[in-house]
Amino acid sequence: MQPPFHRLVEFVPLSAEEAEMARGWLVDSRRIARGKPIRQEGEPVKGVFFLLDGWAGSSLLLRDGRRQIVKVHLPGDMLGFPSLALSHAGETLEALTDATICSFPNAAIGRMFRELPRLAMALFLSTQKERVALMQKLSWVGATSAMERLTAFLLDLHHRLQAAGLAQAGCFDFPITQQQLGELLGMSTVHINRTFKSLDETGCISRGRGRIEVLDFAGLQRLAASFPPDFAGHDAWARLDNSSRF
Amino acid sequence: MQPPFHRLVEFVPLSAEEAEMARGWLVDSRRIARGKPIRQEGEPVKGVFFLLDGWAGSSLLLRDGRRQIVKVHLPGDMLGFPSLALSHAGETLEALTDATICSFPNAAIGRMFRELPRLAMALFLSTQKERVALMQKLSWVGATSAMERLTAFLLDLHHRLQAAGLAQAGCFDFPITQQQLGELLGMSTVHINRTFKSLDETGCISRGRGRIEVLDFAGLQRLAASFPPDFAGHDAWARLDNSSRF
DNA sequence: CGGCCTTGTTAATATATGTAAATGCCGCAT
DNA sequence: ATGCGGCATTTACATATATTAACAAGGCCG
Repeated sequence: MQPPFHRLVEFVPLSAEEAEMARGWLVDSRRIARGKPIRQEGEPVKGVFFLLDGWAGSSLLLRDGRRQIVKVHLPGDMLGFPSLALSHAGETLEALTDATICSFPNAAIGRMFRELPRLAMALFLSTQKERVALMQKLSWVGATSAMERLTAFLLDLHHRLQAAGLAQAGCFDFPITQQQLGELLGMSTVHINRTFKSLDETGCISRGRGRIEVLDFAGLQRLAASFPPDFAGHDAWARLDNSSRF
Repeated sequence: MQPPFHRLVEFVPLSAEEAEMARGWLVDSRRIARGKPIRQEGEPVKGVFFLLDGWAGSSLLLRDGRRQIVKVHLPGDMLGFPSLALSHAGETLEALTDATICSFPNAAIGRMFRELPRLAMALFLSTQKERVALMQKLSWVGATSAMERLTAFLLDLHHRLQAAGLAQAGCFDFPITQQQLGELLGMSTVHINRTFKSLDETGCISRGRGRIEVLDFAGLQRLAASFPPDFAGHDAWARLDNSSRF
């Protein structure tokens, strides 16, 4: 099976040596059961993770016991990078479905920066893109209605699943509970339910046990009024590599 | 005057060569008047910026014309990194006060990755730390009350101003309007005003034209129930550099 | 088969926050 | 001094969303 490297090669194609090294990282994969933690907030940071299969979530604990899911990770995503700058993890990584991950120790990252600058830079750009995604999400959550948030999330999800080859004809698995969806979008489960139901009634989507089908794409996009434009930067590498003038 | 490099040397001390190069970047600084854009959303990405003096903001436009301020930048911050992965800027950079910045073209970043891996890594870690900050902010906005958001913002701001040497004895400049504060915290100006007033009445802080003084630190922290722990990782560099085992 | 647990659904009520509009304050330019 | 514009402050009112509770549907396990 082809490892899901689409997030890595998005910015720069891997050389033979780089591909070799990347494949080497995948040797010891680990299986995590749905709902189990991969790394808890506050634990020492020993490295990062690569999600080979399944869905995972990054979440933060609030003092009152609730938590906020900050990001849903799909196969091919790198997990835990933000905490690399901290002594103890600032986020909890958790398997949202049964998942398989492999680990990537601190030292390997240092080595990559020293020996494979092209790869380091691809990774760097990939994490910057994550930062953009985070900024966009912050802008929904802060300033839009429940319906917009939900539809924007579904559109984004579909987009990313498609990039990972996990959605066909607007149809994809949707294995998370409404409770988790509430923690992700910052609203109560009851209101998630109301909103989901009324979205269903618009006819734009249809839900079946653990799956979602998008029926009316344009309609969805109209509902997600604040869905951000996509300035995908597949040329980013070239811009940084060449000596373009400022 | 000493350039504000505290955000750069936080993770790794600069070698002579690196310090030399860093100083070279600062040659042509530009002055931006309060309220003026540094770079607008949608413009081509020619590089990043270094904020030498003043406050700046990163914001996203929503389709309905409102905007969400995603981050307030203080002297020493690097601006525009997230958009590096995009062809066109995904964020608007704007001077919140009169500010002075200098530019840092794409090519210089590429060169840095190839020639100064230590510096590249320090920068990388710094942007990961920003990502943590973004995640934390997302968790406030999504799941906490107006009072918590406001106090958490003030605490974080004070913390960062202190790191930049811009706050003494809990006293610091506060040059942004309540309108901007609302766009930052995702609430209406009226509610900002209400909340600010009632925070004032608790006696934890006192406001005077354009300045804020924190009177009761512990009280503030109690109000900001969700203020996250600080897992500052000044040892991050060492962890990545040495061959620590996973 | 029957119970238990998770998940989804719906209703009734409470409340935090938004919206609209008016007022006052202060600095600044004429 | 006068008026004007940006900003802070209030008031009154509207509403989206939270909270609590109860119940239904399905999966798992004895």
